[in-house]
Amino acid sequence: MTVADFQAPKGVPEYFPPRSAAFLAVRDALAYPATHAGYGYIELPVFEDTALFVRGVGESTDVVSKEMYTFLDRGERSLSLRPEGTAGVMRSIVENRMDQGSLPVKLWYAGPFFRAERPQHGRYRQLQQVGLEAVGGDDPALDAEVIALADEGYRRLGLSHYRLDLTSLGCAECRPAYREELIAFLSTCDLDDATRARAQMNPLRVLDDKREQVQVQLTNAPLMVDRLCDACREHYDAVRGFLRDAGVQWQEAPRLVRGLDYYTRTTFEFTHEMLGAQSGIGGGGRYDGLMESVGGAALSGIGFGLGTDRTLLACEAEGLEVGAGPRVDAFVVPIGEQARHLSVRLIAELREAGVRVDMAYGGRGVKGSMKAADRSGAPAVIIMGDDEVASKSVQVKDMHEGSQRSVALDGLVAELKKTVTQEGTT
RNA sequence: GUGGGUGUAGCUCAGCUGGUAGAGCGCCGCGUUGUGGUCGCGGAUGCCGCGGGUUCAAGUCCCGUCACUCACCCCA
Repeated sequence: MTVADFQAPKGVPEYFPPRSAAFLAVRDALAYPATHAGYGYIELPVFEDTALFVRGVGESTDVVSKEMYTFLDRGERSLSLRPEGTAGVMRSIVENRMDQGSLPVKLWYAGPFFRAERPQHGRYRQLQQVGLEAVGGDDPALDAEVIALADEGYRRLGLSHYRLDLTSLGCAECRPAYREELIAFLSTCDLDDATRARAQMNPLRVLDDKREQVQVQLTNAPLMVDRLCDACREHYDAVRGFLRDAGVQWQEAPRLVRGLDYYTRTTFEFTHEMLGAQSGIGGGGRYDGLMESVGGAALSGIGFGLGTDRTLLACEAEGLEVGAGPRVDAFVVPIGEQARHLSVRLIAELREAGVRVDMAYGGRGVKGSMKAADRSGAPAVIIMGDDEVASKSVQVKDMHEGSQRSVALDGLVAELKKTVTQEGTT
């Protein structure tokens, strides 16, 4: 193996053909439901004022306290690569007065996020997410919509080995008292130092500790869902009712916790059973105090972030051929200089007409060109030599059948275009 | 960040207790004229991850390092 001078930064995945086609297909499938439910696209900065994440996501979260890529720019401003999407969306809504229009504000986004974690299969320092936010509404039907849209994205890809965990984390009314109760309970448990410290900082987090020796002690731990205030209880019941209406299956997960501080009430997570420890393929929830905490109006919101990388891994684990298929509809094989000039003209016309087409470059000879044509996956190959140039026609070869026929140059574009649109509708 | 595993051709991997590298797939060429896939024949390709150590001799043993990977943690 030749030793390269450079490597991609640690923990950063790269997608190139043919797998990149699957990556794009996953991203598009996850975004599709949002684009068909009234969500508008928002393109956000990849880095923001560090304080936005500290305040929005929460100072005590691991994501902010030890996983952010933070740096000073030339004006000595502290900036951070975004570790998640919601805080940036809130900032943009406030800054651009989107909350002054009709509510809820519905936005979706896609792109890279950054967390300085130890890389693992499915855990990357640059991770790709598709997310959406619905801000300015606390209708429980909106909670159900958001969850249903995530579920629909996974189903569009054909995934089946995943599940949805759902719970309610309460609100500013009922959570503080529960939190105290939980802290008191945890102080009676036999925990190691690190866990003890976590119990003080973020007691909820201890609930989903994976270690058995911890879990056995938590059997009788108090649960938030049993301590919800009336308003939260009603909201949660309503959400579940609408989820049933939407036909979404879920599992009650009273110990579900999320790593970001802003979540309130409805909280959910999608996990895939074939991904090992990095099983979370998406998650989200309601965040009722977030916008206010970044300086906006007291509008509540709900949203999700779906992991594009992990969803791709999940598709692969299930053996789904996502985004497969030929990259072009036709491939042109010119023989001779005259034909090469005509071919360049022809592919321009074909592409203009919406036909995906490539041609043989480099003058490798007919055999080599046909081989390239085969590898392109194109179902149709257009062969053009001196004879065809003279008769203003081409040979069109059906690569599946192996059959070949002569087609007049005049009607070629129209004919291929027809084939392509037919395939597109089936 | 903590602990374990792995690192040999483009890919997947073999290489027993140390004796200066192999397979399959892929790639390139040939099988006569302007035709791919299948088949047959032929061919190229390795700082054996990197650095050090032990040894007459290291892909093989030891140390370090980097990368990947599994679990914890965290989360998408």
